[in-house]
Amino acid sequence: MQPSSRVTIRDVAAAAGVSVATVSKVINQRYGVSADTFARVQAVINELGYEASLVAQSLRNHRTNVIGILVADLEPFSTELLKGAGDAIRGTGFELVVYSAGGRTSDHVGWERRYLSRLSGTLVDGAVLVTPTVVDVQYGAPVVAVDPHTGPSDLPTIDSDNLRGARLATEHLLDLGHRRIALLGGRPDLQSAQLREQGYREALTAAGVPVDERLVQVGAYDPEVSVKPARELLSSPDRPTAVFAANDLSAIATIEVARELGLRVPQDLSIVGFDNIPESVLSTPPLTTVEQPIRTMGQHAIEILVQLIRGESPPRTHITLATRLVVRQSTRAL
Amino acid sequence: MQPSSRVTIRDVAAAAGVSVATVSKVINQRYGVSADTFARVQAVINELGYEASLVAQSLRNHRTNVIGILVADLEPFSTELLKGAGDAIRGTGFELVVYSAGGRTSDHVGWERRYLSRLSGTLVDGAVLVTPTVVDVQYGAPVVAVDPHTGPSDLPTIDSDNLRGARLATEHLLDLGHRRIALLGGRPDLQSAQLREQGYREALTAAGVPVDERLVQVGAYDPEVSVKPARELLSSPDRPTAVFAANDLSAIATIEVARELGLRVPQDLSIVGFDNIPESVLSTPPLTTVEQPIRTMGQHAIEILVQLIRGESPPRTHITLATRLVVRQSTRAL
DNA sequence: GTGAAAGCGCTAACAT
DNA sequence: ATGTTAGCGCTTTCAC
Repeated sequence: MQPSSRVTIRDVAAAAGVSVATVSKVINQRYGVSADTFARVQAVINELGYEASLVAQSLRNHRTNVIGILVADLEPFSTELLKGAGDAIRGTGFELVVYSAGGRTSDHVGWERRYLSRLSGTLVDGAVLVTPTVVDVQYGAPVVAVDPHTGPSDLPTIDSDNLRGARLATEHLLDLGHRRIALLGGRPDLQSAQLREQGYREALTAAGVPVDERLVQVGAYDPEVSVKPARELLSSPDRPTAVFAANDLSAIATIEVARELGLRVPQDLSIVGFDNIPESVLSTPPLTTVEQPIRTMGQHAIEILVQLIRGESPPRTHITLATRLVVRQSTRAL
Repeated sequence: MQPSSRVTIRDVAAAAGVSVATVSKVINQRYGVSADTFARVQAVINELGYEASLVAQSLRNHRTNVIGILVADLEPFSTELLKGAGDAIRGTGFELVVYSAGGRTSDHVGWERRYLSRLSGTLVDGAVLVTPTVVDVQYGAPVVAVDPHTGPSDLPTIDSDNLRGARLATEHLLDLGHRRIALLGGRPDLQSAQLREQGYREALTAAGVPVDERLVQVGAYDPEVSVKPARELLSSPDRPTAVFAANDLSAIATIEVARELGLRVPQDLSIVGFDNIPESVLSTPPLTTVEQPIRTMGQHAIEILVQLIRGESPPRTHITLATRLVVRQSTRAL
């Protein structure tokens, strides 16, 4: 930062022999500049490689044309969502910035709040919160939540039909003759995890299978967290014959644990995941899972957010996308 | 943005009955504030949920404690690198922001330049450029490149031993008895791609195997781009018995193309990738590949950048990390 | 110990 | 058509 500090609008103005206001007009294509001056200023801009400071512009304008996405961590789910968001942003005139909390779950809530507050109204025109832990966001800028926290919230929200998805997964295992079906649950603070558990319970109950609470464990959507409960589940004397894992990452972790314990999937153990992340096709065996249209969720989130920012009222502010079962090779009849 | 705009420092000052200067001192823990006032202001800050605007602070301070990472797209390589960067940033006092060009390769160069210029000196204290297309960056803020563009550049750089890695991969195939070995090359503008091609050629030549130029194709590190050349390669009458793909993503794409054409991997075709991204373990069959310590690369990039920002001189500004062959099941003796 | 005022880079009224 | 001026939210001398 010592040498040749940024080129500012003043440098350009001085070099072109005009006032800063004129340079500003040129940059923003405003009327009131002669073709002559315009060309001269433009030339200087190119020569000096000047670019307006995003920060200064933001401060002045209160409009940045930047949308922020806050994710807890960069894993397959959020990355996939990011791709969808990237797709949707193209052509809108907005740009995308990602803030990652980097998986430090400790000061999660604080991080989200803080960032939202520091950014909104200045650096970003609006934000998408992915698996947020906050529900009561009340800032100037519009916010859309994806796969939100439990509890009442009037944030615009995108999620998928978790309840039905979980039922489909459990019913699939029941149809295959399984009765001892374990649940490796998700992050308990998220609505999606609760609904997936609820769907699991409902499907079992509907089939007249009592829920064995020892078979209900928490994997927190995290492969590392999942290893321990998976190992306990699978090394128990009356181990389950099937596992419904609340997301693909923990399902894949469970496959690995099974292999390590000498259990073959699907011969000795059936496993169903949730999400249908790209990795699920590539696992060995390829994973039976519940598809969530993750990219589409990211797209919708951006679309709604953009409408909100533009002051339009989106037709719907709570979108629940359909889930469906994708049968691959990690499940088999008992 | 209509209701209850941001809480500003002025609101806090008014509510606490002090001047903005005093509030600023409280926020920044400066001396010259009585314990009394400090407590009162702090209370108001909490009550109002005030957070200083990052933008305004940046504009004023020229120090943001934010590091930017610019990636061309969010795919496994960059995502993995991001994780390493996230690891390294913890405890440094810096925060991480990711800017993604979103895969639009058209205005790549422009995008990088523009962003770098708009951000540096204001929004970020420094930046990491991942697979950048620019070489001659000359802004105020320090910049570190990962897997850089070809051509001379005095940017601090992190890469891995691409030449040796490619030789290892090719020699592995030669050792297995393969002679018709194709190369599915990377992004020709990147040094890494050129070195991987060079390693491939050198290994063949050293083994006395002439290079068949029809077997040298471009996959651009991109699975979608790779499909066409892979299909051509594999459906040719004198098709290769092995393919060295310049990254795992195109190697996996090649596996899929092979399957589609009825070729079994590794029985009918051996495939080696490069990178060792997490997905490579999960592919069917698991991929033989050259490991690049991607996360470590991200870590080093951040470490060097942080030193640069702090005005220290890093002991080394060009780090090349070792690569090694990881043999899995996508290769077999001819 | 506290506040007034200047200024970071930029834009938008409002002169001229 | 161009320049002057005020001010976005904040920090930092420098008076008081």
